[in-house]
Formats: sequence, structure tokens, C-alpha cells
Amino acid sequence: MLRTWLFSKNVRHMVFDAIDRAILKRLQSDGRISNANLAEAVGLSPSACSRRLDILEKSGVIRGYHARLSDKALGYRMTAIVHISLSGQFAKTLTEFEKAVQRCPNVLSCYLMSGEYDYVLRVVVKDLEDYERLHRDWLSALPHVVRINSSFALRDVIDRPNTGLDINLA
Amino acid sequence: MLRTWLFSKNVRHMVFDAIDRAILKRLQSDGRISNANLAEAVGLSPSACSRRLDILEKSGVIRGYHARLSDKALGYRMTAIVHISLSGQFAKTLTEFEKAVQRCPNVLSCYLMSGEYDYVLRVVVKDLEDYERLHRDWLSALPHVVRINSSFALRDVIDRPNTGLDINLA
DNA sequence: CGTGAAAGGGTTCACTC
DNA sequence: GAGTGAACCCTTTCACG
Repeated sequence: MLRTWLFSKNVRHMVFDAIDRAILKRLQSDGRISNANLAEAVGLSPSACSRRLDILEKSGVIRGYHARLSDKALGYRMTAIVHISLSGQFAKTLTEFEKAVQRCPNVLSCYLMSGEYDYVLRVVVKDLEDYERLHRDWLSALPHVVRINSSFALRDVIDRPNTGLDINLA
Repeated sequence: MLRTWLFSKNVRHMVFDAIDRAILKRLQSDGRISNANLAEAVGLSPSACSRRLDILEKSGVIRGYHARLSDKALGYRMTAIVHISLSGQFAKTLTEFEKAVQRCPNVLSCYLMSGEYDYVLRVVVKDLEDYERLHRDWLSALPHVVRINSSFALRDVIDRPNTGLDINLA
């Protein structure tokens, strides 16, 4: 169990006006929209829109543009949530674990946690057999692991492509 | 606790050749690349590349294109993993819960689970106070909830923008 | 922030192999 | 299935008001 800081960095967040938020929201749902169409959608001229987008991109609010692929269509039909505890919480222990877990492509997300377990992982696998392999060859082999608790997703209820912005606009 | 089917749908997955995978991989990391540049990157003529992309998009492998925003920059600096159990597992109970949870913009993902809890949610909030509000006004108010267990992410170790494809290519 | 025009690219055909 | 070439459309990006 960990008892550390709750905030890793002081990422200052900018203040966005209604148009900025409209731009972000639009790019969230359509990452490939052209600047001209985006401008029209938010009621701006193309040049003004382009200038704003530049600023937004440089500010770091936009972490990137990505095609979202379907795990299922790629053959990865199971999602597992894996809770893991380590034998200690020394910085070195955490770092070694984290470096190792980065190398496993099945792991889509990994959080260092407060609470009962040290890490929560979200992993995708093709099927139960694939999961067995992953558990044997990867999860159990990660350094310093003393406890693993896996459960499986039966269904995706919510899987939002993106983060928090809707909250501002709700 | 639930004991249901493990696979919701038979999503047949297509077979992709090396060029398809290169296209998908490229769009995964750069969702805004133009068809012309994409074609060059994968060693195809623009027209051939455009044809393939059409097929890929229609096949459903590509679920969409999105700008990935920074929660942190938007002021959402905490991530919580919330485990929830309901009072029963009748279809109606699940449906009512799921309809309600959809309406909460803080919930970025939600899985129906096998195992000890019925659902796992990943939610973002601004701070502890915001979490308290969420817990009081949203989580506790969701229908049929009998047990809630929250833990907090101290740090993102892995947060891949996308899914499974790297596994094929590793 | 908007306008307008110039310049450069991008997309998409029909056609060919 | 893939490449070529050309037409057309669209986009971006200035300088300026």
C-alpha cells in the first residue's frame, strides 16, 4: 500500500473561452476535420481558427491526433483489469516494475494507485488462452510482484475516446 | 457477482496484410496525416492508399479519428478507479444502471465485469473536493448500487492512445 | 478578428498494366 | 489490386483593413 503525494505535477491549466472549447470539442469527435470546416463549425474565419488552433496545440491541451482502432476487429476480444501489488514501494522497485510493464504491448493503461493494490492495469488479449499466456509469461514475470488479481470485462458500457472536456460543456 | 457470457458479439476480424497494418499503425500515431503523405509512408501511390483506407474505414477497424486532450490541462487532475456492485443482476437492473451512468460526463470508461464487483469505472475529477461531490451526487445516486469502492491514481504509468495493433506488429 | 488572393497541395477520377 | 496523369477542389497562409 502506498501513501505518497496525490499530484505528480502542477500542470497549470489555461482558461479557454467558448470558441476554444468548441474547437477542442469538435476535434475530439472529428480529429480529421479540415481547418476550413472547423472554422465554419465554430463560427470563425479560417485564418482566425488556424491561429487559435496553433496556440491550442502549442499549449499542450492537445496531446495528439489518433485513429481509434477496434480491439475487437483486430482480434483482441477480451479486456482484463489487473490489480498488482509489489513487495515494496522503494522508488527503485517502482521504476523497475514500470520499465518492465512498458514493454508489454497488451497493457493499454497502467496507474500507480493509492489503496489496497499498487497498480491497476487494463490489458487486452485475444481470448482466455491468450490471457493465460500473458499471465504466465508477462504478469507473473514482472519484477517485485507479490500479488495479482485479475477480473474480466464482459462488456464495454462506456469507452469515451477522450477526456474531460465534455464536463466543462455539460 | 455475475456469471454470464464472456463474448458479447461475434465481431469477425479481417485479415490485414503488412500494408494495411502499416496504414493503421500510422494513423494511430498521426490521425491527421494526409492521404498523400500516408501513401508515401507506406510505399503506395495516393490512389491505392486511398482505396485501402476506404475499405479499412468501412470494415469498422477504424472507430474514428480524435484529438486526444490532456485532462490535466483541462483541470482534471485526479483519476479514480471505482468498483461498484448492484443489488441484483437482472437485465433490467443492469440496463437502468448503465443508462444512468452514461449521463455522468466524468466517467471515461465503464466495464461490466466478472468477479467480485459488477462494474469498474474510470472517472476523472478536478480534485478531492470534486470527487466528494461526484461520489455524493452521482455514484451514490446511481440506481441499484449497494457497494462502492474507490481508489485513486497517483500517476499514469501507461496511457496508450489506442488499442491492440502494436501487439500484432511487435 | 475578418477579408481576399496567391500558391501550393490534396483528392479523385478514368485509364492502363 | 496497383500506378499514372490531370482536373478540380480545397486549404493554408500571407498582408492588410
